[in-house]
Amino acid sequence: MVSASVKDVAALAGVSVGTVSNVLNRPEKVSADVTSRVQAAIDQLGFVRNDAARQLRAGLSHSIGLVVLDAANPFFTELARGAEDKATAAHFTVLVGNSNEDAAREAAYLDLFEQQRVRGVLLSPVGNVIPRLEQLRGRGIPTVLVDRQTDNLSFSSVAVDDLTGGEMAASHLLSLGRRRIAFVGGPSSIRQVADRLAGARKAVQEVPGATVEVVGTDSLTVLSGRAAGEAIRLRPAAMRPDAIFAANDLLAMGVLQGLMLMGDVKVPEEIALIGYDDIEFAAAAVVPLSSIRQPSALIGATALELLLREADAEAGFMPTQIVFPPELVVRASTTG
Amino acid sequence: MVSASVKDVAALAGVSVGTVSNVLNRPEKVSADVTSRVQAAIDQLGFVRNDAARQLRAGLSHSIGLVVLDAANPFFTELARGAEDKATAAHFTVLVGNSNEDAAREAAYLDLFEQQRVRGVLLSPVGNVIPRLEQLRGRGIPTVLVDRQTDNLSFSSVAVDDLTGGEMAASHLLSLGRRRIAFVGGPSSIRQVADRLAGARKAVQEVPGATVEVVGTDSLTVLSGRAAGEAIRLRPAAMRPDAIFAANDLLAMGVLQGLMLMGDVKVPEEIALIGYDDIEFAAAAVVPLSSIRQPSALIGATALELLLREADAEAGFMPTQIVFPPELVVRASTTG
DNA sequence: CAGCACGCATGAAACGATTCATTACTAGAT
DNA sequence: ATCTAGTAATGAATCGTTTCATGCGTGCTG
Repeated sequence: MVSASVKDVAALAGVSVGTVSNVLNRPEKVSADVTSRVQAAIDQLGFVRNDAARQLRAGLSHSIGLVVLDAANPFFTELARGAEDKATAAHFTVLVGNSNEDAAREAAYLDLFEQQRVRGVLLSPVGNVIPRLEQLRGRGIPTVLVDRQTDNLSFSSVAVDDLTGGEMAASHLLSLGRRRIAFVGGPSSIRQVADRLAGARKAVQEVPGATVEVVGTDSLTVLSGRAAGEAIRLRPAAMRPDAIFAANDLLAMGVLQGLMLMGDVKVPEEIALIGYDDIEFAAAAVVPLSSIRQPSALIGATALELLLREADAEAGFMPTQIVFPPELVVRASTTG
Repeated sequence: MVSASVKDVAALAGVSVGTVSNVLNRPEKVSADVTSRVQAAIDQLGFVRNDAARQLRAGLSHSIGLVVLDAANPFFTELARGAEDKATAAHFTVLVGNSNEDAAREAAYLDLFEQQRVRGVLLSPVGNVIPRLEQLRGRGIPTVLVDRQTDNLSFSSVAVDDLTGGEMAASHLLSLGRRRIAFVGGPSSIRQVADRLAGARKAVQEVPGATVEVVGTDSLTVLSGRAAGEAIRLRPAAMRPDAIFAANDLLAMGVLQGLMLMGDVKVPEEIALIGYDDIEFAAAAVVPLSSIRQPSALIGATALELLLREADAEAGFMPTQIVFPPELVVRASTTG
């Protein structure tokens, strides 16, 4: 026998199993001497509650699942921290899954979470999962989308207005007199990428002579950014953009490395660069990075709150969309 | 009824529950037409296995717990990724807990993991948890220590030789002619911090006239680093060290920001700076950061492998200590 | 003193999947 | 016709906890 059960504790303390359970869950219902006898037995046997059994009985768990696009991205670690803090306060546990921008891994995590009977799911989606989420909801597992504005208003979501954010970034570049803007980012199936680009396009359309070129990437990582940056550096100078808007800060930092590798291209003199997220490292970059700040921890915390409220609601919960405003942070990479 | 059970499936398919279970777990034992009837019932009811029930019956889970010092530190995200990849391949799930360098949170996660009956624990310890780990082991839950060399040889561990790493960092600074070295790091209760400092001291002792000053920090974060950097910047120039060894890269990046805030202090001319971990952002810092590289993902993967082997061993498993060598990476922050 | 309420403790039932000893049936051998 | 071997399906027992209807005893009220 690896570990002791309530039955063992009950036997040793000379009481019934129901009483042991009462000591554990409703101490006020149990007399003092029985409580102490049971406690002694628990200590002596090293009894530890079996969560699986509790959960089976209870029917639902005290976990909520969180699927992020990239666990290495400080934006998401911050978001997760915000969610975890709120969860801990409510006696919940957060299970974090990393989809790595891969729809198959995302699906696998949703399956896992469903088998675990999580109380709800926080999701930063890749691709179109709405049908699956509707299915989950039908089975009693609500979802709150994070960092994404839904067009489907039947789901709650907490996001930053990426359209406006993209617009702010591009407007900033345009206000500096830059006209040939390159948008570095991808894959475009990721909503945040598409929205930020759309915002940029909107800003550019209002300025005659301004253009946007899209430089696609496979993922939103430093490595992808570096590749894109190098590609741009290797162009004849006349073919280079005079400003780059990267879909997030990881990409931007990679772009920075790619551009400056040989000291060829000067940022911001030749090319102004702005990122997105304002991660902690952005301020510490070779050339401190201008960026669009998102309240990451707050997004996580708010989403978790919404989720718990939705999970507790008996029925007919009103889905809520919360959108935080983005904020422009100007640093040396756009104003040398 | 929120979700269907095997019983419902069995009833609909007109077979016994045992048969449904067989379809799920030993398809080869079941005739083709029964299998298809059961499958149809599963699909129709949207049946999803209840993990809690399986686990209760099985006695042990398919999860392993991982507790890291700081989930926002890229070193640990990398380590976690390494562990997760290996775990996924072995059909295990990794539950990640963030102790935040806080012994109480660490203890809480260990309690949680024990209640979940995890198969084993990967731990980057804060403070002295050995007694607790021995208790866990007594209850069938093995632990592998990561990023830490144990003095207690009864536990397996995977680590980088921090003593040597510290020595390498300091030797590098000394070889550049620097003599007044400041070690920025803390709390010293964290083994990695203590070891890296001890290594630095060792190197310094061999060079006449060289000294080490310790500048303590509360945590190993960018913020703490910035505070330490500012404190040093605000000293009269003569009182400043001519080199700084930061206990990790986050601190080093903070120190860099703190020193350069007013453009006062030049790195590396006035103060050479080296960090530890070689996180992805180190190369992209204002002044690209020299550092001591650790194979983070490999550490995580190796630790997980060791853990699974230990968990499967019936008894009398030989604890193994694996130590990877650190590697010096020289960049502009020490050789302008 | 009957009747009642109250405080504590009891123990069987339930949660859902898995296992395994048992049964049912078929086909082939004698 | 009888026996054996083998395949397929069965269903009760099990894991550990919680819940809840029930029982027991004590003391209070009318």
